[in-house]
Amino acid sequence: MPARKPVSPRKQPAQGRSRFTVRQLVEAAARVFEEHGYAGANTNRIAERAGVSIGSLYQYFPNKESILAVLLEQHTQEVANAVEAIRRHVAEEPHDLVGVLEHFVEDMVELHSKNPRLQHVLLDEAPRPPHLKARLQELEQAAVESTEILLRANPQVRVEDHRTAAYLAVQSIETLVHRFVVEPPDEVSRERFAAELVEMLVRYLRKD
Amino acid sequence: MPARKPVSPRKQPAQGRSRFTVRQLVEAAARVFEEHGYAGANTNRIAERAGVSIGSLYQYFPNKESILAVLLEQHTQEVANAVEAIRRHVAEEPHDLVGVLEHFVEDMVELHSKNPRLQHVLLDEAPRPPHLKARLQELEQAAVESTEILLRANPQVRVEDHRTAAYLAVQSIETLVHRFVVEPPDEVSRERFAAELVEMLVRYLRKD
Amino acid sequence: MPARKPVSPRKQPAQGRSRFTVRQLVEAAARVFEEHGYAGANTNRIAERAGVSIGSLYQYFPNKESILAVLLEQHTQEVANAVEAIRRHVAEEPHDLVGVLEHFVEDMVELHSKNPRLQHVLLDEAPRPPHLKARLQELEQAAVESTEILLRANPQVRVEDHRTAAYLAVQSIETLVHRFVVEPPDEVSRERFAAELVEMLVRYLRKD
Amino acid sequence: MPARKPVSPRKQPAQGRSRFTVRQLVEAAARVFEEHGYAGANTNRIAERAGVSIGSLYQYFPNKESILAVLLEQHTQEVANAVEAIRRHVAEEPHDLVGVLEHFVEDMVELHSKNPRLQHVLLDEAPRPPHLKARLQELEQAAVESTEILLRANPQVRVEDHRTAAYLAVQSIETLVHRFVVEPPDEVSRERFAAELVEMLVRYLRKD
DNA sequence: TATGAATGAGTGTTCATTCAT
DNA sequence: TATGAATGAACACTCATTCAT
Repeated sequence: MPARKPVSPRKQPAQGRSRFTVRQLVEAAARVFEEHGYAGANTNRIAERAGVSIGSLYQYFPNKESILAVLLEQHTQEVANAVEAIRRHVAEEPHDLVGVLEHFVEDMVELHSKNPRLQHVLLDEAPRPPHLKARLQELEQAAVESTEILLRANPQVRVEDHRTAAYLAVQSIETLVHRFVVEPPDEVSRERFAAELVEMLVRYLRKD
Repeated sequence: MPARKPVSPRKQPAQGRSRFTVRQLVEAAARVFEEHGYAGANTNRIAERAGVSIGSLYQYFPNKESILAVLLEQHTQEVANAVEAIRRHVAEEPHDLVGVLEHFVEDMVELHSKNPRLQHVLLDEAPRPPHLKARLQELEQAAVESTEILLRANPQVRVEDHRTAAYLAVQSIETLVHRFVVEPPDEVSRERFAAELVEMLVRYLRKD
Repeated sequence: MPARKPVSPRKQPAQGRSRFTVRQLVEAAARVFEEHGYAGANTNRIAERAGVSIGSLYQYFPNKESILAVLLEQHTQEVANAVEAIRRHVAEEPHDLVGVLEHFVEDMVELHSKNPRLQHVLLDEAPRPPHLKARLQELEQAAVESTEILLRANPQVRVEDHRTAAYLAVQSIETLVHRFVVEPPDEVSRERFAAELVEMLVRYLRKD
Repeated sequence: MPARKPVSPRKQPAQGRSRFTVRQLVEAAARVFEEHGYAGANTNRIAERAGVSIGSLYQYFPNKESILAVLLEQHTQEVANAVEAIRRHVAEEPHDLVGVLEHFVEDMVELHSKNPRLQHVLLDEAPRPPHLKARLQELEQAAVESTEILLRANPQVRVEDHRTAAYLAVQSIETLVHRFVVEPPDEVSRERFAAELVEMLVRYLRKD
């Protein structure tokens, strides 16, 4: 087995100037991946776009993947925040089935709307570093668990297999929102879409 | 704008021998894309895997993309078949809401189960040639239209905006099945998943 | 129409080191084209000959043609200088028919003597980039015009169609010198040749 | 030293069918070299254009160069005919200076007018096989010698160095005609050109 | 610490040529 | 004898990465 590629940044930029350079690089990488896709992006272009020499790029990132990893980490963090928000919402108002679903859908639409093309590159085109792949699965799992708790706490819920229902709900939200944002249909507005998705889930989960 | 890359195969193999070669190549390409992803796949590897010289590959395919295009075309054709089957089912039994949905989900699970990793590469990782992208969108549109007809024909349907509901149903089937197959959850069997997905859609669409 | 190939160098070498590299490459290219002809020359060979990696070659030249273009440009510049010298000579001493012709022939022999084989490759073997082809034709045209002025200004000139005579004179000088240099005859020295060519033109153009 | 490449056709096509195939191939080669230049021509294209399989091409020609050699040989033969015609003209009418020059110029214009682009490829772009290069030089030499005899036989000739004058005359005819045909000037007709060239040579060679 | 020149393994692609059918 | 499928050396060109300055 070959030596695993490092994916974490090379050194912690302590000083202000370096932090600025790193920010520039990450920002530039986002734009370049967005415009050219994973295959079309290359480190020289990223460095150039950042207004920084290629040498500097390699001061802070050990390789191409690690830059992508940073971007993916940012996305992962946002997902984590959304999942955590849901967890808290469930903990605080365990009976608010509709509210939680609305909240979740809203957060996900919000999240995915920012840079759809970049997210497509990050999540679909590029080979994801294993630890981030695992991390995302954990988050998904956490979302499923929160949803499960939500279902269990609600007497009007009709489904019996809470686990499977939670899985289906979470996946629906994630994949449908992702798809909606990447290939937006002609005649369906964002609000209509969100409302309809919630409606679908509620009718699926709840007794009438 | 640069000259578009050709994506159609180069010449029709006349003799039996060459038809075999082409089959070998396509087969090998599927395996290589599957194992290495889009970025990691290269023509030399494909030719080698096919047990054929690199020259032979280029006798039949003008470039790397065109091999992928053939694979994608095969997939597209299978999708087209499934969509056509649904169209016929709707035409013949317009009141069989549940049956149609079951049929559709079953077909899609069947379809996506064959080579999940390859399909991921084909549909997500690789840049899709525009004409196939368009083709797939047309098929999706056709599926939406069949579903719309189905909804319109059924008095027990509760949703009013048939178009949006049909869109949501089709997207749900497509993306959830795709996801289920690419990242199968630990505790949910294929049958459970299919049944639950149908259940979700039926409860969403139908009056109780 | 396919995207035109770029023929201008890729980037300006900033540091001394890279200016040296570029010089090495151009120098090596001249030698390789000279020795192997256009078809036999290849970029790897050029880079190797320059003692430079192939990557460095492509840092400064977008493709094979562009290296040749640089060499051709150098030649074109020298021709331009010669033509300009003639123009000035004519402007300053419009009556010096013999002097101008001698001057022109001398310059052309000088010019073509440097690297006959390379010039053959540059001017005859290789497909010339359109803008340089046009440039060379302009220069030829300019030479014809200067000669025309010269003829018009001289009462001893016997030819009546100045244009055609000028064309013939310029072409004679150019092609005969080129040929003389590429395939030097056994018994005719450079000086004899030059003198005899001038004699031919003078007798053609002037009354006795 | 590597084994010299054979340049003569592989086997004598004795039967009618083969002779036809060879003619087709040579004809096709002429067209392909003409259209694509030396670098752009390839054997597959030639075979295809001839309506013959690539295998058949190699039945009759050992390699790419040998096809070009046949074409060049045809051209050489035509030049040989012209030179021989001049030799005879000089032998029969040694005093007809102007007539011989007119005759020579006419023949050369005729000769070069047929396929200028092909001749450019044959004579300038492509690496000429040594024996044909030698052959052409011999022919040139023969033309120079005939001209020398012509000059020696004519009392009105003013030049003293017959050899050099003959060389210059022959080269003038050859190169100027070649150039005229490859890059025809806008305002000079073929007849004007021929007449003017003869005029130039006559005035150069003859006393007034 | 920043620069950017330099590297070279790797990849897509062509095309002269062979040889089994 | 004709075919055309197959071959693979050769070549143009890219891009992640290094390192002298």
